[in-house]
Amino acid sequence: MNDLSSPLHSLKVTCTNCSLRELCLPIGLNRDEMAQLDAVIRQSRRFKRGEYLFRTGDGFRSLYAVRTGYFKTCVSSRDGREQATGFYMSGELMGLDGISANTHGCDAIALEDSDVCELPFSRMESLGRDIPSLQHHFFRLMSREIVRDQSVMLLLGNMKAEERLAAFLLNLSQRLASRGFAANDFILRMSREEIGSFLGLKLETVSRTLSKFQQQGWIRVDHKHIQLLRPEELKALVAGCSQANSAG
Amino acid sequence: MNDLSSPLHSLKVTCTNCSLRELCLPIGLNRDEMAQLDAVIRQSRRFKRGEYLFRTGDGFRSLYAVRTGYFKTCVSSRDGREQATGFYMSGELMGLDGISANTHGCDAIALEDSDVCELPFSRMESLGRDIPSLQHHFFRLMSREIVRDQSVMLLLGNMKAEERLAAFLLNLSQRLASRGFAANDFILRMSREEIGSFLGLKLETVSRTLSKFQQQGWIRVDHKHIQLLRPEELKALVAGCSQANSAG
DNA sequence: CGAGTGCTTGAGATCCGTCAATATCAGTGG
DNA sequence: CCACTGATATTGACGGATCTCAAGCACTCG
Repeated sequence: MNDLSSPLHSLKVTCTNCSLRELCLPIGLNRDEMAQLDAVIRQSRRFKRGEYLFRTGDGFRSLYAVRTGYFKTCVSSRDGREQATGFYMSGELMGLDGISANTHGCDAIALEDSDVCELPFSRMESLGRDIPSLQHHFFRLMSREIVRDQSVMLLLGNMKAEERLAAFLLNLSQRLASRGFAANDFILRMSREEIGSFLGLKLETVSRTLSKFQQQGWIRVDHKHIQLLRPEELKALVAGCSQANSAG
Repeated sequence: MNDLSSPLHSLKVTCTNCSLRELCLPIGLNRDEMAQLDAVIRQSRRFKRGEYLFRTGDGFRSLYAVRTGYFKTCVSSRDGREQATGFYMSGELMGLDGISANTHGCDAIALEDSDVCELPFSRMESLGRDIPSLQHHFFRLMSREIVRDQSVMLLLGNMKAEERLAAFLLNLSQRLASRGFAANDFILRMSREEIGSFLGLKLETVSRTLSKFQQQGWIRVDHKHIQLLRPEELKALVAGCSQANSAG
């Protein structure tokens, strides 16, 4: 632990000192266990906006936790149709779909300049055997992804355009709030087209629906800058629908 | 192992002698490991058609593997809308969504008289620590569920009614075939309404689309009895769309 | 045999997608 | 700094896929 000799000491980001400790993998680990985790995790890799973290078909080696920035994941059909399957912000884990076939099942793309921690999966697996609470947390994270996916299915299968968009905005709001950002005033990191791809709508419908919300005085839209003026109205729209999470 | 003394001996179904060995949890375990697994798994519980295996909000204790019969899982919103999230047949695992919050996140309902093996999760978790290949297989199963969910999102977000139904029929066909049943001649276990709930369509649309397929000579529909006459035409419909699995 | 449930089919309504025109923004290079 | 270009967003008009409502049919089960 006392690697003060290294000049890089103060630059090295570890789970132990990461501000995402409470949102990310190390929940519930003690000092010693966290040190073991630190030893396994590869330090941040930077990605520029638009760069691929991994692509469908790439060999699966690692999971990736967002440290800063934003990513999207999407699956696409051969004829070019794309379905965004999630948006990921700090502390959220990507790549869980790759375990099953040892191959990534979707693309992961940086929505802005971002960096991630790489978690080599086989080492995480064996570490899980030594640290039961880590293993359990891992299962919980995978299960949470499944729960999230179920609520996206409810959204795509049952909800109308307005309900989908309201659910989407509220979900972003809640996740930003839990990271200490303003809940009702934020910048969208994705285009209208990407929102539409996630919500099963065309970009024109997304745009129109945002305008409609604005006309009703529920939100303020200034390009990617969104303010929720009457979040309770949005909540009323999705009331009854178990809210759909974008990620985490 | 030699409990021949027990009169129940010949009735007791274990993983070791289960015909689903190759589809279910024990893939890749040796004799000894399988015996340990057998010791943890609770024997079949029977469910009548329409009975709940678990409900949203029930405390999470166990996962359940279908032994015989069929189940569906569904999430529902407070205002009554229901989204079927999957159909499960023999060897497939239900309840993975419950791990994250220690509470089941959906309902699981028998589509006909069925029985399941109960896998107490905390014992599975510790067994996984002793048997790395079991732990790994568990991760793979959870990941497979995530991959499946992603393809359902693609289906719900991007595909038209005909494509959805074609993908659904082909998926059923393939899963039945891998269980040794006829691929092109089978009985639907679910109602039109349940199919619609899964595919994000109304039952009338499901019915109309089946009729259309029949008129084109691609399938034969006799109530719940379905024959695929020209599966290649159905495949052409979903060509380009990575096929969406119902479960497994 | 009768009631009830599930299924099929039709007609009209609605929501959203498509196409198109215009506006605005971000990045580049003069 | 400004003009230019391509990407992104807004808005309108129209059309089409699916939903809604409704009627009738066909099984199932007591």
